[in-house]
Amino acid sequence: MSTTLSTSSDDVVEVIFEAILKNRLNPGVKLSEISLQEEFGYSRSVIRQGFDKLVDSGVLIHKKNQSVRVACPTEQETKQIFKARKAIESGVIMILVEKYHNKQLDLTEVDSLVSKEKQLHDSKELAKLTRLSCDFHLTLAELCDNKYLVESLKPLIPLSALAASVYADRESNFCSFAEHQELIEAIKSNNLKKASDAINVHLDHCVQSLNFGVQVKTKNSYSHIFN
Amino acid sequence: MSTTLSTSSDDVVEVIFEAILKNRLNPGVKLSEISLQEEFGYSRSVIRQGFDKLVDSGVLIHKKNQSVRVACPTEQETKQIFKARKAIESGVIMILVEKYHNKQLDLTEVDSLVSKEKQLHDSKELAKLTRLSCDFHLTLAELCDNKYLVESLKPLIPLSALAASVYADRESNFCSFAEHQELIEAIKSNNLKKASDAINVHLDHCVQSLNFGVQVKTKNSYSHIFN
DNA sequence: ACTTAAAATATTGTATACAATAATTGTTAA
DNA sequence: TTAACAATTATTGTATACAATATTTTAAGT
Repeated sequence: MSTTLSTSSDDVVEVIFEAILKNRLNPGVKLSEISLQEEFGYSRSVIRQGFDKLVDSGVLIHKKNQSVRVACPTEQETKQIFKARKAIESGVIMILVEKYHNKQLDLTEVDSLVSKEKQLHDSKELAKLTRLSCDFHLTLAELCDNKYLVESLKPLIPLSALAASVYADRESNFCSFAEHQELIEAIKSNNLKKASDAINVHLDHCVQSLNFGVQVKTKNSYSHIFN
Repeated sequence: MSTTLSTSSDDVVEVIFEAILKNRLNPGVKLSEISLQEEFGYSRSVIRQGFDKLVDSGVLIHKKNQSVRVACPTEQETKQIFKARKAIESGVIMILVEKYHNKQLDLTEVDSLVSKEKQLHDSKELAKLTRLSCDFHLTLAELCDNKYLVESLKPLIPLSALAASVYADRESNFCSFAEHQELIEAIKSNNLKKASDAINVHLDHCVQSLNFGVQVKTKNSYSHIFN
């Protein structure tokens, strides 16, 4: 929520958050406080504070007396995550349609995001594409000027990325930039119903593109993850 | 999110959460780690962990090198809080309508909550009533069987209670039990549109009942707050 | 009496220490 | 070789110590 001045532990949060979105930290990976102490240069208590925040948002899992692990959403959890996203992001879209209608919304930032997505898609840079499609959804929430809505959505984005890294056969068709473009067009057309349908269909497609039959694989080291 | 086993610091969170819902902890009140150490019997580090979680959810405010304070939502923040709630709770109601239609939803718990609300309203026990109306909204979210949705809504409930304690002239008409009853009836009538309208209207009424012209008052001690 | 500045006190930010628990390794026996 | 158990090591949970910062009190000067 950070009405707080940003503190050292937020660096930890940010770096781990980023590492997940960039697909460097895979689901199930163990993160020990002591090991990361060296990596970051902060003391264990600061690392732990960062961990605690990420545990609270569900991105890391923490069982008593065990090291925290990167979350590994089950099929059921993944479906819950996207159901929650549909609720929140429908609200986001409603607000944006109203704002656009009242000429209070500048969409140039998301427009350029979508065209970057298209570029990366064409040049098959799938890793960067995942990162950008996360940004797309977060940016829409931020355009609402409602920090509570943003904070509600925020943890669900890395969780979605983790789900994708487990269950998506190929990332390319997981979170389609074409549908992002359609969504923006719907907002610009001042058509609430159309925009609302677009976000719901898009998020449904995300889940439908996943293959829940795969075996979950786990890694254990994290030497070259954080840069 | 507590996929975590519950730890000592969760007690701190729970007690402060409760104190806010019971209107014992008022907006702006300062909470020092050392003082609460005695109150709880935990060490400062545990207290702090609890504080950190509450800060993260926006219920406590923390500026660097200063004691945390109970949040005191501004007019703008209050409106944002309820806009976010409309988004999330609309989603909740959608899910519940579907569940009810598929005979997968047991509403006896909320039914009895609402009748308790009616009792307290009739006997003018307004403090307890506030507490129950918070429970009503949280219980609806919990009935969705979606922990992510619950966690999204959770911090917004004490924040709403805080806003009410600042801006509500009388709590009685702030979060009307009659509208709760109508909402449940709408769900039972299998009418999505009606239920969806009911929750949006209800939350709008909450905000409309507030008087943002009041002066904010602050207290400083917390001796008899936590029991 | 009021304002300002300085000293004293209290509180937070972070690091570290130590006990409790988990994970790993090594050893022995079948 | 493998399985079971013991000993060792590593890691977490919590308390505490110390420095840095904020708050309060005291004192002096106008």
